[in-house]
Amino acid sequence: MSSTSATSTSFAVLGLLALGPGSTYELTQQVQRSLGRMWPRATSRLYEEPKKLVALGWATATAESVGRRPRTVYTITAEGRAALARWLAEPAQGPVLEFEQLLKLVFADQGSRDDALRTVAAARAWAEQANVGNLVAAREYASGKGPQQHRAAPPLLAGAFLTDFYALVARWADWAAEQIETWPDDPADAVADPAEFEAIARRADW
Amino acid sequence: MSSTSATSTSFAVLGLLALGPGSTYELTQQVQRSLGRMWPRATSRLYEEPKKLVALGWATATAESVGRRPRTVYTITAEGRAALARWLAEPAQGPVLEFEQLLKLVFADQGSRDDALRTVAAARAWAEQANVGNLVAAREYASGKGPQQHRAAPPLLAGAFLTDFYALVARWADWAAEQIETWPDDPADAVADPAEFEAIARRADW
DNA sequence: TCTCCTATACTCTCAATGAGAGTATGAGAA
DNA sequence: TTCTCATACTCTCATTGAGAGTATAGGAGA
Repeated sequence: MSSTSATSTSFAVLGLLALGPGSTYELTQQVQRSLGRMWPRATSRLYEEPKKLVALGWATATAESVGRRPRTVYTITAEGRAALARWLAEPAQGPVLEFEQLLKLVFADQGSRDDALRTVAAARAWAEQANVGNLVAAREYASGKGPQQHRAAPPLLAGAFLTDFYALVARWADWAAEQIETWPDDPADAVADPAEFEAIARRADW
Repeated sequence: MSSTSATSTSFAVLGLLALGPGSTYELTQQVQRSLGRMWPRATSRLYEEPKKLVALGWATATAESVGRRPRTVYTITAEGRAALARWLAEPAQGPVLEFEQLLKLVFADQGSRDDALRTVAAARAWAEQANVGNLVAAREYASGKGPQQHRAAPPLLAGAFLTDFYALVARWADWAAEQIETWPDDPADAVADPAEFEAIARRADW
């Protein structure tokens, strides 16, 4: 019962409750499927959050039951909506990227060329998988099945970013594979192509 | 003295040591400036890692001193290089993105249109800042001042990705601002433009 | 009808981590 | 001479992630 103040995760859960009441299990599913793409959190953490919201008076808990199995449904309160609105008005953090495959590529000169090729291939596969998940989310959105309002504008802003992000990873992986193919057997001897360096520098000029 | 097994952070530090010996302070600076863009870690964590590397026999610690102030310089061992090579051969995790500003935009219908505009403006500003840092890193790289080998090919793979990522955030923020400008005063009434939805769907078709 | 298997619906614990306060000296600028 | 910033760490605490563990519901197939 960590009764400390509300975190961004608390507000993420509160935001989901703003779209309609639900059990923690349903909330965890939403986070896994859609919200987790921009705010990934452990399931165990998500189970704690609604309790905090109730303690803050931002949600109410209703005990239901499916047969003999209990189930707690949470509903946002008026104060909860007000708190959510206040949070939306506060400045937010920019993107934080954690990319282990890219980390390995930085040190690729300490390994084999095949290692590097396998790593970019895995990144390409990741992007394809993420894109498939994205299409599923898009269909849910378009059909109104998802948690969002039917064809509401705000989720589309996130969808656009994620779509382009996955495409970026895929295109970058293809380009990186091409580059690595030109390397000598020992990546430690690989020298950067000045033309590529210039091309990248131009893409940073905006 | 957490003597548990080596994490990706351990290997990140080991990778930096592979480029040359250094004190933990220097390592933390490298992580803050360059590696942190794809593998952000707390400074306190970074101070623990070299000790773990020594315990594993992957690095040696040499006590030096600058005047009366002690300073520990770490050097990678042959076993360290072998361990690093083994790690590079293992599969790595795909990108993990944490983007609070995007999270707020998903729930933008619970706030004001100005909130949303301020949030995308902050994202745009973040991208500009990141791009400036990127140019600094690029100059270091080109001049051979950085930790990397002069004009080695591997770091360029990471540079290319990050450059395009920052540009993506900026371009997306500009587009998002345009979209939000067309919303009514209450974002809850904003309906997605079908043409935009189609455009995004096409960008997901690859 | 009975048996799986999967979905629902949680609780609990432990190790890892982040954040930041705290301490101290060196080096160079004002 | 003093100040400020860089160097070089240690320590602690609350948060978090990861995953094991428990139990019922519901539908598919034998």
